[in-house]
Amino acid sequence: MHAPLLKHINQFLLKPMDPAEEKAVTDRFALKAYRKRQYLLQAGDSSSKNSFVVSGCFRVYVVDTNGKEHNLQFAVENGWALDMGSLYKEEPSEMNIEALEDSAVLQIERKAFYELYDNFPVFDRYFRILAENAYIAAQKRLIRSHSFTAEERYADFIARYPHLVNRISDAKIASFLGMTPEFLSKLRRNFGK
Amino acid sequence: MHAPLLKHINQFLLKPMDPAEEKAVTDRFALKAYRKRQYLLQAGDSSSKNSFVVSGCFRVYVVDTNGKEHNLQFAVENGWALDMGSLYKEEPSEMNIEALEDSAVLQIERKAFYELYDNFPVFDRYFRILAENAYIAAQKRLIRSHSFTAEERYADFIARYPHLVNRISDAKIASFLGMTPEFLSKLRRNFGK
DNA sequence: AAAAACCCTTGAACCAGATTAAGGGTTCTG
DNA sequence: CAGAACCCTTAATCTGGTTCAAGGGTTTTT
Repeated sequence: MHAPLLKHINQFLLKPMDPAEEKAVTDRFALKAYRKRQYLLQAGDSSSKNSFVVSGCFRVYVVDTNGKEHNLQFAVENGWALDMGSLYKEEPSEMNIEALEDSAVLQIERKAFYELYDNFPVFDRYFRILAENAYIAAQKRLIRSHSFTAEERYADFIARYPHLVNRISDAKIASFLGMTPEFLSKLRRNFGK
Repeated sequence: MHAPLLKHINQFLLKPMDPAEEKAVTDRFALKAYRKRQYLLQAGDSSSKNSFVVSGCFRVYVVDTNGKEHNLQFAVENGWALDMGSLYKEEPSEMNIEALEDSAVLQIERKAFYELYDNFPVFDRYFRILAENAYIAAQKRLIRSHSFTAEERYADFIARYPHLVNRISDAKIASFLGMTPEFLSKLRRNFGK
């Protein structure tokens, strides 16, 4: 049941986890199901969970002061769905996390999560590498948002995430890319499919 | 000489470093000076250094396919100046890092940097927390760039980095915020100073 | 002390992308 | 199987921000 998570962690480590470390994981992560449209986290609540997606798909989004939604991230199989700021800082979340499909996650509570860090240095290593990769990706996304046109960002999205293009609605992709759905529709008309 | 770095690391740890860990740092980080306008890293070179800024100021920027510069980050006292992607992935850097003032940094080579990780778990912890904070900040910046107007982004910058406003030229701040210097000038005319 | 290099400003013309509004198709759900 | 809830498209209008071009001030270098 925990195989995908163990595998994912080991892929980022030079030396795979030993049995005690793997047990620490399997003891603390529990499988939980979410139905399509169900919320894993709602803005205002304090996020005390970290969730590894086993199957399905979530979107992470914020609502701005004009009531507009902005999709920050899509989390699919073998990705993490969380509001990192809220999980670590123990503040009410500004983000919403909604299941876009029926989904299954392996979930851990903040307290148990801190136990992992305090007893097994290997998790500092794994989550360091993950956070570094996430930061590098976020930097690149910011560069694209400052230097690419809407059309270039859409073409880049298709090239980068071909498996998401037919899985997530265009309106949600438009929001992720920082443009209106109407404008994305116009782009699609001009640039074949 | 290494005091600011040791202090910075300890501030992010629950338990301060022990003498062996502190020695591991002081043995591996060397002080290096940069003159104003000197480059710490140029795009195309492979970045093999990580630099902790002791005094002075750097900008991290990329040049897009139209030849336009985009400032990604300013690194001042007690901050890090590096291209994380290039340092870890050992690929030629896409980023430039230029001293905006005469500056001093504590610098470590990639090889010695990996020795820290391999011998002292505390550095996985410290850089995990750093990377997580950087990622959280990058996410928030992306949200602002999608939901704020240019004027709101400038007001937010002043509130967030008052110490940088009179230290860095407006043209460089405009690039950091994703707008032209002409437009920032227009904003400043309307919104007092 | 002149030359060179920045740096900020102003204004006119322009444009990428937003807004508003409307219509039609498809897929959920009770 | 009917209504509700999405989802995508099209077109007209509008606007925040860019581009281009020019001028003047201040700092740095020689």
